[in-house]
Amino acid sequence: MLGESILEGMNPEQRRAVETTEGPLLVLAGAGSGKTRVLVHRVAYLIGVCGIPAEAILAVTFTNKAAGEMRERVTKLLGPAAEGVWVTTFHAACVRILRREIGHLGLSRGFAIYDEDDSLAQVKEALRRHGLDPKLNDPRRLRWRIDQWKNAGLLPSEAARSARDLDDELASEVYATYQRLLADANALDFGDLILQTTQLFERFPEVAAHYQRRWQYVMIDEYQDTNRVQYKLVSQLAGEHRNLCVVGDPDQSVYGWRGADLRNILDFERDYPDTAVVKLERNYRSTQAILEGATAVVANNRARKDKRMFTERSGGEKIWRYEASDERDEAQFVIRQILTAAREEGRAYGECAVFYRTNAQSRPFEEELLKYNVPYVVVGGVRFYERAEVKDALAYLRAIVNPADPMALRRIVNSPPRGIGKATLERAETLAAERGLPLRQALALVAESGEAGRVGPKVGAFLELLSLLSREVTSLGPAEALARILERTGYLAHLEREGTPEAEGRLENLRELLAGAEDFAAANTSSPGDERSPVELFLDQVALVSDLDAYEGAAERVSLMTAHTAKGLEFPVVFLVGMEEGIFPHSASIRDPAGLEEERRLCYVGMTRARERLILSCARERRRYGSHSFATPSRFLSEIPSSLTRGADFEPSPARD
DNA sequence: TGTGGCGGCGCGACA
DNA sequence: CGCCGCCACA
Repeated sequence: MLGESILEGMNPEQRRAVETTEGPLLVLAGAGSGKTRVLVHRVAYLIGVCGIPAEAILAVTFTNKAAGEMRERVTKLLGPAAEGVWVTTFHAACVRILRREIGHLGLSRGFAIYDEDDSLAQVKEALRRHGLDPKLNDPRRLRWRIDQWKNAGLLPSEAARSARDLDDELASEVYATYQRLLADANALDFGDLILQTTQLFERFPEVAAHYQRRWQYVMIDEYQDTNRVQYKLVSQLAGEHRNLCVVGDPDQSVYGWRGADLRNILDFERDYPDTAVVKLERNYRSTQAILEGATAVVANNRARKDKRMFTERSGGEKIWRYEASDERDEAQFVIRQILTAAREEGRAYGECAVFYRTNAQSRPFEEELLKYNVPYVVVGGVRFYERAEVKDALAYLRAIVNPADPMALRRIVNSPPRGIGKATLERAETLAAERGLPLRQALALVAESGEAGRVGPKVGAFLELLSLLSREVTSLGPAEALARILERTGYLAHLEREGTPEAEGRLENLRELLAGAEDFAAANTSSPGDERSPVELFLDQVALVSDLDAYEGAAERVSLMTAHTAKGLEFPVVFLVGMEEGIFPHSASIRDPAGLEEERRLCYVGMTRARERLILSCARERRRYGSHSFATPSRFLSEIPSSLTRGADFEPSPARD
């Protein structure tokens, strides 16, 4: 009965993917083939039909948004029976495990999670400790290299052993120092969340055994985007029961730069020789021309598993093409098409999306949309939680929760300005490094010592304010805590005094932060058995949340985002803009064959987001870095058979089906 | 110590 | 072009 309703309306392949519950299973799911549906129904089938307890199931995705959607749909199918199943991201799963188990690795449970900026600052500090000049050794490059090692699952010692040139040797030494600084700060970066979890499982088999026993059924979404260390983690988790289902599409692998490794799919069939393979090749999303055009582009890749996508949505419009004179003309064309579609076809703005290769390309579109008063949303770019004022406010919470972390302290020590400048901070830093003290204690020494002159009392007052806040705030929810902090520190007053439009914008962002904290508290009433405070849970959430997660697709606004961000979404009308050599494919990948193939897959991803109408545009001339340059139409455009395309005119569009 | 001006450089995508 | 970091000056 329940089984019938769970399997209802599924095609034979989808059905097979749902019903094959035991043993390793590889689902090759093309774009728009109903992959999420299969995952959701598979979870429901396991619980509702096979009688597997919800706690024994783990489903992992890459974004919180995807996890949230999946959780919602499972709950809709099963009701309360779905409670206890873990549907989460790699990073959130690891944080939850590490918050319980990190003691084994010598850190404490209140560890901080560093974002890219924090991490970069620690790399700079590591360089300083090595006496290296940051101008000669680009910190960003080093951070990148360390991240690559982490994605590959290599610790500093292993990185040092694998180093084949002087650059890597030096980088591995910086890596070692960087890790020591993080440990001293009781902090982990993004890469560590995964890497340290695999370390935990490797070094403490009894801990690994606990989680292996718990999760009898493991599912991994977007498997083509996993990197080596995630592969290792998955093996560790599913090693005992081997009921491992991975779902992916090699043609949509677009995170090579993040360490994603297509070998994971090949190795999967090698490591689990009894793997069942299911191919989902029927596309339910796009019209024929769109699907054929996208397939024709990706077919130019050499490193590729053969796959034949098909759709029954024959007919529909051809793919539109437009060659603009420059980026302004391109943006005007796009807005004109959106306005026409709204006026003449009754389309909502929310049905339209603009995808570009790089975030910097959003500007002309934003300007035109503003000019014509068309509501829009830019998804991605500078994350909300990375804005300076938001990070400042959160840093107070972090400094209270994790007193060992110098990063939070550095941020807040002089914001709002309280007369503790660079010189004072440097004196404390040096003291901390020399004596092996936490920065906070070094600051206390500075406050006590008379030699510091008049700054001593100021530092003392700051530390006192901090401990006062700790006492006041620990029992409060995140919103009340933040409000109290912004008040007591004079942060709000300082911004209000400025009175500039920029300051007003910052105040607005802080109000948004408070609203977000309230929403969080409302949605996360403390569950019994969770010994972490609401403030701590809130900090985890903001460390792991992305711009996309908060994005509401249904809103009556045009969506602007990169092709990467668009992955997993779909829209009736899609504009893929800036289709020029050097932009898409990007100049950094153009000479490297593997890089070029990844660009092509990204193009495939962008095109297959469209349900009914796909418009590709390029500009003959474009301003970059403030100067003009001529552009050639992207090679990807010429890879679409001309029988599938038409140059865009401005007549009313043909009838739709 | 805080601020404002200037010069240099970057824009590749992300949890 | 726009942002960040550095330096001169109040």
